[in-house]
Amino acid sequence: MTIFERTLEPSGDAADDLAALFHERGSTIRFAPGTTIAHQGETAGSVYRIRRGCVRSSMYSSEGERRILQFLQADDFLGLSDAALWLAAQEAVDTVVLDTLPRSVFEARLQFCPSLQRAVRHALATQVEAHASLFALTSQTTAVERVRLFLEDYQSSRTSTGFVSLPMGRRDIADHLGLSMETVSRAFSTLKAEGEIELKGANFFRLVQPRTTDGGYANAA
Amino acid sequence: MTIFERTLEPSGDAADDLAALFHERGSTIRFAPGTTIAHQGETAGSVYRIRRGCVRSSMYSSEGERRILQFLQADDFLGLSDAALWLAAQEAVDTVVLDTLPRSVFEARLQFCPSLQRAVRHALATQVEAHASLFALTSQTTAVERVRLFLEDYQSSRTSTGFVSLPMGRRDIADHLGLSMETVSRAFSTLKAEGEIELKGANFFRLVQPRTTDGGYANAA
DNA sequence: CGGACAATTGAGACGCGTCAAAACTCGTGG
DNA sequence: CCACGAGTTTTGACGCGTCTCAATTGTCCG
Repeated sequence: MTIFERTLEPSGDAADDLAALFHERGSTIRFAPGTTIAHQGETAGSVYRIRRGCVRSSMYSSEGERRILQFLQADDFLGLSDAALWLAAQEAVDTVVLDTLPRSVFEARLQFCPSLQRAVRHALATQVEAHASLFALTSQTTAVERVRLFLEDYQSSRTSTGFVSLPMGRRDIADHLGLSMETVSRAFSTLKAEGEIELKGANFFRLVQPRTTDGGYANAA
Repeated sequence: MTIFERTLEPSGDAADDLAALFHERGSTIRFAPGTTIAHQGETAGSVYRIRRGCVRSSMYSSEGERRILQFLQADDFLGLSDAALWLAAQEAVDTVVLDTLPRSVFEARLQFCPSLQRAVRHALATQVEAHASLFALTSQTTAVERVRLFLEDYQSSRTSTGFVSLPMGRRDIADHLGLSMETVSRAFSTLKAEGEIELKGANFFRLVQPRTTDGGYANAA
């Protein structure tokens, strides 16, 4: 079962306009694995576009517990909300290369460019959908099922044949799915033992079933 | 502990413009308790603004399991995403009165009204924040803690002194928090026994602690 | 080859889900 | 006014899945 059917069309040209703005006015920064791109609660002074690598959006509680809201990849954006502060910390999972733009430049351009506004609306709606997908995933399913759905969803969002790279560690996956690291590890072992996935080391996987065709959170009437 | 600090300022005038559009061009509809305003997966042909009552956004899995993403109240909007289909079903918890607007009218006006665009962006960002809040809530906390945080969050979002009305049932709360109905009921009993809440019937509550002042998911640096 | 860190595996305890029954609420009708 | 019945809420008992703590194995890099 997949998480649920997508409701959003890919918005071609509008996203291109957004990308073009970064290309035209942005500068490039590089972050080492494990470093923080933006701190939770900090003033959001920049907007980012991912060129390379994997970024995790983490929310930390006052007790230090962490919840990972999403894993972002190339062509995803950071900071398109109109919130003054970062809702979540943005952290580099592996080596990350970003285009960055001062917030002021971004907001100024946004005022007079309807296609940019469409792109921002679409990007925010996409984020809402991603969160909904995570809710579906972390609802009433068992641990093994959660991991399996996560891997399916992850694979489908990365254009890749054969083995798929998992740049994040087990702990990251655990904090994403609301499980303990050990339970995630056990789930990987179970899926491997049952022949549902193949592993190459701990960070490359492949689903043996090309696609399970039933439809999770169905949108069909 | 509260869920986390808000990052969004209330956006006064922009939201007013949105409300004004509904007032000017919209019509009013009424829904009886338990009825469905919009079906999941259906084409989203209208935009709504809540005038009165409580609406739940429910996602149904293909197995019929339900997850409630949020409870919406007066002055909240439905359908501002650019998605072609409803991501979740919108259902009336109690008697609900809505302003409604054809999607086409809304989109046309949006093209040429920057303040509307700001309002839409803000509303979507608010939704992202609400989802993040729910993630924080459903992470690693125990069942009693989840319910307590839910009640705190719920009370703080409703302007009300004394007892607060809970229009939704235990099952609704359970499907919102990812718990069983029985566990939610037990949590209510525990909180009552420990003197943390007072109950008037099953649908009115009051937190006895005026405010626990530590800050959950803190945004402070 | 050796050391640090990540991942795996094991054993035990606790919390939540499930099934089941009792208590409560509220509207209806005698 | 009181009795009745349907639906909701509460409480109980039990089994199972996941968390916790702990030890072992595996992996990458110096």
